[in-house]
Amino acid sequence: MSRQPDPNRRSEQARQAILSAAADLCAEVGFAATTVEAIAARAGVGKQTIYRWWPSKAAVLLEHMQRARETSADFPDTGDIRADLLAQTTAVEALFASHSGAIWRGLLIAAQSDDIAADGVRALLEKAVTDATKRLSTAQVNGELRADADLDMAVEIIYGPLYHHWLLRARPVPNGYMKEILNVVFDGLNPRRH
Amino acid sequence: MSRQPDPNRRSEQARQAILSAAADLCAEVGFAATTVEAIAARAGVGKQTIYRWWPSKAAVLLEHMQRARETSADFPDTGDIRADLLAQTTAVEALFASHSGAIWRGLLIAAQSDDIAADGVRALLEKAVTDATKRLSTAQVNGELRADADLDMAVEIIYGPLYHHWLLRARPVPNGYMKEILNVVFDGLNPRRH
Amino acid sequence: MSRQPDPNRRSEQARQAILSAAADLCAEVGFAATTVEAIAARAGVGKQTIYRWWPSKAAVLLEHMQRARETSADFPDTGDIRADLLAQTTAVEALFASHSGAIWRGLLIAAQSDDIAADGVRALLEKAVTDATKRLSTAQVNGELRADADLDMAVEIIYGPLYHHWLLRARPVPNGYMKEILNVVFDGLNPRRH
Amino acid sequence: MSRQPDPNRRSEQARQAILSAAADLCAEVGFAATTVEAIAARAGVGKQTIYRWWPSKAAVLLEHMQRARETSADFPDTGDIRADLLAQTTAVEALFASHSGAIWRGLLIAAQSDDIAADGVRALLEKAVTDATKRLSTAQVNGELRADADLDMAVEIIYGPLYHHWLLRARPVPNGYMKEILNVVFDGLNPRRH
DNA sequence: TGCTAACCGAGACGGTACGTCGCGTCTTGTT
DNA sequence: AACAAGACGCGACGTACCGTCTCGGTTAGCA
Repeated sequence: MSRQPDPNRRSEQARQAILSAAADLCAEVGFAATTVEAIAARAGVGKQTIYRWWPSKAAVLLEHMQRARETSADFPDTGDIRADLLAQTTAVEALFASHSGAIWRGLLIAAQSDDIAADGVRALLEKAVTDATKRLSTAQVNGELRADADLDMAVEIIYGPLYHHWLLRARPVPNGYMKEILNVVFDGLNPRRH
Repeated sequence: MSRQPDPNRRSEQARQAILSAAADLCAEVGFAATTVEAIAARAGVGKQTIYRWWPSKAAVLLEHMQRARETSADFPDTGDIRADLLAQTTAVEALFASHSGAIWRGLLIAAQSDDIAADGVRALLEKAVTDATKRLSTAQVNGELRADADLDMAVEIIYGPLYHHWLLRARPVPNGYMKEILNVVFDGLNPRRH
Repeated sequence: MSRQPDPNRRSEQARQAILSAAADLCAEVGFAATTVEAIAARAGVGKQTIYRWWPSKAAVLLEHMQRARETSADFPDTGDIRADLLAQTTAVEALFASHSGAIWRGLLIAAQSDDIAADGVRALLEKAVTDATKRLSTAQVNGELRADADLDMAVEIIYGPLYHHWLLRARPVPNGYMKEILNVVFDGLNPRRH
Repeated sequence: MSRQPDPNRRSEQARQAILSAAADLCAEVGFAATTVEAIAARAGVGKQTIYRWWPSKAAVLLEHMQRARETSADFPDTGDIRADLLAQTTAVEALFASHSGAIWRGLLIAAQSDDIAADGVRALLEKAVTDATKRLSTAQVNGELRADADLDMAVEIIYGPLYHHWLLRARPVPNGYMKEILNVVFDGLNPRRH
């Protein structure tokens, strides 16, 4: 039976140093080379201090990601769903291109083999999906979307291409990418009727 | 100066044993636990025989994937683009659910930190994108698609959601998923005009 | 720049287990089969723990030998040089026949290709030579030896035959061997004058 | 059941190349680094050609040593045993300092763990001992040696110091070393009576 | 003179051990 | 008691040689 550490005695300094070191390393040398040993060395911290508070390196990066997420704004609601989606996805694009992008990429990888990472990633992802779904729901009520649209699926149609491009094809997202995607998503690929 | 071995003297038996062992292990214990050591043991082969012909375990699995790909049929062309896309994406769904799905998942992960894997994955992915783009191009010429549609982007709109669902949200793809996605992709999310 | 570990944090338990395992293995399966891997397995220790403190298996066995040497008594000095030499060489005979003999044999081998082993073996050998030389020097002063005898050479005449017999000819040392050798060494091979 | 190769079809060229390569390597990089692969590469020969005719690298070097031995002169017999021993041991000193010395050193090592090498070394060693014993026997009959001297032991007293110095203490044998040794061996360490 | 069996070079093969890296745990003072 | 430091048992890494095996290509002897 493992001992639970006392959060009150926790060193905030060490916590910050670890989170920063992990994030910096992930951005500089990539997720695979961001080992617990390297984080500890860079943070000037004992390995035990990491393992005491986080179950794995993915958990550290996850906390970093969650904090970044918390500070980010809510899903915008100007009344214009396409404008709001464009604003939101543009923010996501910016995140992908930033240091946090490297971390998020690492977490998505870790989630494939690490259950804890998978849970955290799922939570973040579901939160994002839920936020988007809510906004889409409002739009649907307002008649901006087809009434029979499956909104969870709609979210995947909107964000799927972006992930496909950035994560799988490993390409920088070009300017106007999401604008174009949203055009298709809303207007469809069918030839316009006139 | 490193020597590369003579492919003529290569043992086809060992090759097959290695590819099979790697694929089986990946399906049974996952990509992370599919170590070169385990592959060698399972294939009844020396580790050196693996390293002689492949630079990493990802390269082994990549070859397995490439072979699977080669044997798969071309993109269908019945003249009905939506039916063809549905057939093709259904085949992809089946692949994702099969043993090859576990391997492909592992390769997509490996590609994030292993340049060789990244090159191989890119090649497979670009091949798939090109095939789809060609079929879409025919459809576009035939007036089945908007003339101004960016086809590379269209491919991402079609496959992106599937990957988002299967890989990132780690959910089994439900029946009719791609049918629904294709409905949106072609008809758009906008309310229908009567 | 390589880091050397902190001896204060060293596990005495692991140290003893390694030294014992190495000695036992050397006695049981011989020096060649006494691999670092086998020592680690037998000692219930990680290979790294061996490599952390010793540069090679020879160094481990060397330490074992040095410890055995430290606990052994000094060169005897009863005033009778021939009796003292007989006592000392008899002790060496016993060592050769014991487990330590197998280890010492292995070290003499290793010293031929491993510089670290060579240094250690040299040190042990020179210590033994020096001890013997000192005792012989006393005897020389007391008139028990020719005044012009080269004592370092005398030591080799005394111990050389023993090593020749045991190590090179690989024969068990028969009873009374050294007594006979000492007879010749002191009285010479020349016919006795009456 | 293993096939015996036909000695008539043996390539003398390969034989010589292997023997030379092995000897050169042993002299240049030492016995430990003289691997079968290195010998084969240097001799421009397949590994199988070595294994077909010799059971191990030690056997190759043994053959080299045996050939060197055959060409060497017999034990000299001028009627003066001390002069003859000095001549013979001087020749041995020269051998130790030559390339053959490195090989012989390697064989003495190999003999400790390789039964085939041990047999070969034993044979060479016993041959040398027998030769020396015979010469000593003649001297004993002639009254040059004490009648009760054990001649096998006498051989070890003569050669033991030389091996101790060269092999174990790994020191070059200084000029006049054996002359001095022989003085002690014949005259003894006892103070001279006057 | 053409056949065929054996040796040849080359080097791939199944293995064993190497020495290193990072894991996650445990231990030792310090603060 | 949490901390930094880092030693520990462990498992996999990628490499070096081992001794065996399989390939063509020469190279004898026998037909």
